[in-house]
Amino acid sequence: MYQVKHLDLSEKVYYALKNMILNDELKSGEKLNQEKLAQKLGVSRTPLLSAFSKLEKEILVEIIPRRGAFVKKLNYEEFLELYDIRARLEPLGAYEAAKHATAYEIERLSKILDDFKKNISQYSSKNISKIDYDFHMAIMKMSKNDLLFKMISSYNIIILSNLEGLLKDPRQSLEEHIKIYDAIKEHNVDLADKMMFSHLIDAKGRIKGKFLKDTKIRKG
Amino acid sequence: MYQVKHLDLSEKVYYALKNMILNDELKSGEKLNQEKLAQKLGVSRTPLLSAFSKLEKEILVEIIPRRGAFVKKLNYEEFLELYDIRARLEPLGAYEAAKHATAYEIERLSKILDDFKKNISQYSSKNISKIDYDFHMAIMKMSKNDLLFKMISSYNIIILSNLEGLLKDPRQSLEEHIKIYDAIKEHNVDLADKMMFSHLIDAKGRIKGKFLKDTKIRKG
DNA sequence: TTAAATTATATTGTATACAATATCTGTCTT
DNA sequence: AAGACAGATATTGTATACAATATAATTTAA
Repeated sequence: MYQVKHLDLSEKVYYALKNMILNDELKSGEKLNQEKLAQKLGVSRTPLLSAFSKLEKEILVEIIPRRGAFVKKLNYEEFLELYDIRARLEPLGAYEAAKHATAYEIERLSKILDDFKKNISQYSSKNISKIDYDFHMAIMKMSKNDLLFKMISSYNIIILSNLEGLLKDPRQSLEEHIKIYDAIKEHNVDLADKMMFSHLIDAKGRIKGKFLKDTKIRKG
Repeated sequence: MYQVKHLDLSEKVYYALKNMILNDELKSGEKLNQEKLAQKLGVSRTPLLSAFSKLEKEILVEIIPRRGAFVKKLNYEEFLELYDIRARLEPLGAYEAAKHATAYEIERLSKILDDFKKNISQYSSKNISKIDYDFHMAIMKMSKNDLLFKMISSYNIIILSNLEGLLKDPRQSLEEHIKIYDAIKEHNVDLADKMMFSHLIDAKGRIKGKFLKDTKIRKG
């Protein structure tokens, strides 16, 4: 049987807050009042503090001593920074995945790809986002570089990237995913590296384009 | 005047523990007894908990619910993983630094380089480590990618890399640093990227070599 | 004597209490 | 009427108290 890791309250609170922030239930800049939040979550203030500390490390929360904790979300400039980081780290993951992937892992990855194909017709942005996340995370896991996996998870790199809605035509995204998959399947490390890089750099370009358009509209 | 950020106790405790871990005053695997540590640091257990949570995010501490917090240090495999990550992230920093560096920043970087030169004759491993750290961190700061800077700081990537003593001949290290510096000075982004990469990949190779030698000795 | 079971002790996780500081509200001064 | 000040209130940060669980010590059974 599978042993479920026992979570203490502060861990549960941490996940609850994280979800509330990522789902925009807690807005950017919003103050996290300890008493009210504790009441809402049905806990004391103590486990909140540990959760705040964790979230601060993830840059989802900013703590100003004696003033309080505030929700912190990325602005466009930081988004671009995140993509630059992503475009460096994930190709490493793809490279290592291509190197170490087992037949079973490749099979599992192809299942995620099939899922993508199925959902593409329905054009469900939510589903596609989730499947995109699964695909990328599966590869990071396959890299066997646990530090890399932890880093990408901890900084919510992929979640945050997908947060602003689906930016790419799912059809194009799928095509690129297939290329990455094929490279991993063939254990072609450099190709996997390269394909992942262009997949992400292209995504960054789109964000940049979107940003420029938005500011133009705002100005004009 | 320079406004010093007000630190609360949990922040101070965090830095104290971090130093103790990095200076090997707290050994790998060692249990962090809350009562004893609190007594030693002259605080209550409360600020310790937040510090533990932060350190857990930095992978310097492992928390097992109901069992306690333990010092966690990287093993050789994880060291290599760290270097792979470093060899991806720092070239991005060098690239961006070459792009955005101001005359003042370049001047400051050259001062660090001079420091290196001065200390090289004395062959003081401790000093060289510190200056190496300063050099790399200055470049990461110059990249203007705050997320990158935070990530590298938070995961103690450069500190941990230098922890096992000086691996490279300082003369070679200096030469490589000069090449990186020159590329940044000339705003040659691709060269800066490339030079940083080879600087780090070479370092990784040395660690690998050292590891293989060590295991051979252990076995034979 | 060794292993299992039981009791005792220590340690953790959480809630609460209290002190220090920040924020808010209303009054006073110019 | 706008800004400065003083007192009141709210909120934070830290210490302590208490309950739940894990670890250690002791006893009991094979």
